[in-house]
Amino acid sequence: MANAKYRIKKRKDALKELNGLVERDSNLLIIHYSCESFYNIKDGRTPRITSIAVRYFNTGQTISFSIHKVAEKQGKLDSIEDHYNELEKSMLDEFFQFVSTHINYKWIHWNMRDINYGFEAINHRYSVLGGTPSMIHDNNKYDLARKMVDIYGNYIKEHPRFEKLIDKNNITKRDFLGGAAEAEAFENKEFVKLHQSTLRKVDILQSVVERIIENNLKTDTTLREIYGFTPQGLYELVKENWGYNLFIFLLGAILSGIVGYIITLLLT
DNA sequence: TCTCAAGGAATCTATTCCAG
DNA sequence: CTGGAATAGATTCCTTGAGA
Repeated sequence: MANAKYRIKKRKDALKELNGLVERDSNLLIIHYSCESFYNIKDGRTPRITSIAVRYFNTGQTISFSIHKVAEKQGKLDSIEDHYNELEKSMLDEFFQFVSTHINYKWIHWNMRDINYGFEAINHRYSVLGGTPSMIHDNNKYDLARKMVDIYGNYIKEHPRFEKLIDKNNITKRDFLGGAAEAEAFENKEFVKLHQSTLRKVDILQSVVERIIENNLKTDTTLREIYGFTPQGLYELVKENWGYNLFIFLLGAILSGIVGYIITLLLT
């Protein structure tokens, strides 16, 4: 375990960064997406993107892109599986059109970090289908799952963490599907379910962010694990949780009490 | 001044983790 | 179920200090 000082610094940095994002929330987006299962693809191609949801942090308005929505527009709802490639391509066309007009926004995401699952995967998929992806600069991406480790350490002991975190915080799970269930929904062509699950997740991500900012997110890490049992840790603990002013006030009250007591002793 | 022990630091390896 | 990255655990290495 790295030393306490370093951990406190990481926590502070991550919180500061997140606060900064939320302060400029007119420029802030939350993104999540669903795709086919990562394994179990027979012909070696990368998993299809099935739906993407993007939520404006300040207004809560959510834009979404999904295969079945595109199919509906093009009148192909009953023959989706015959047109996967072109439908997926049209959906990504719409998505990247959106990206190019929001290239300077900040994007909060959950573990979308590599070619397996993440921005890289979406870009790759679009290239495969013949598109040219607009790249979001890495500086504009904020991986909430990773930053939460900086802030809380091992914030949930049980797995899957995302789902357990939701349970622990009593955030509503209507329409929510676990990862395996989402992949299964795609197999069964339950695109609407899939889409709603993605929408719900983006919703949940916003709640989580807000709770972190308000310092009332419930996690499995104890105060001691977060701050460590060191003078600086205790100082941060008091400062963040009960307010520095209250601490100083109480300290003053105790000291004046002691002084008063000594004076009465001397006078009697 | 040399040797050896102890402990902190650095490096190497094993395990966990995460999205659908 | 994947795959790589990050973390935790294990091991080695190096420095420092004390004693002969």
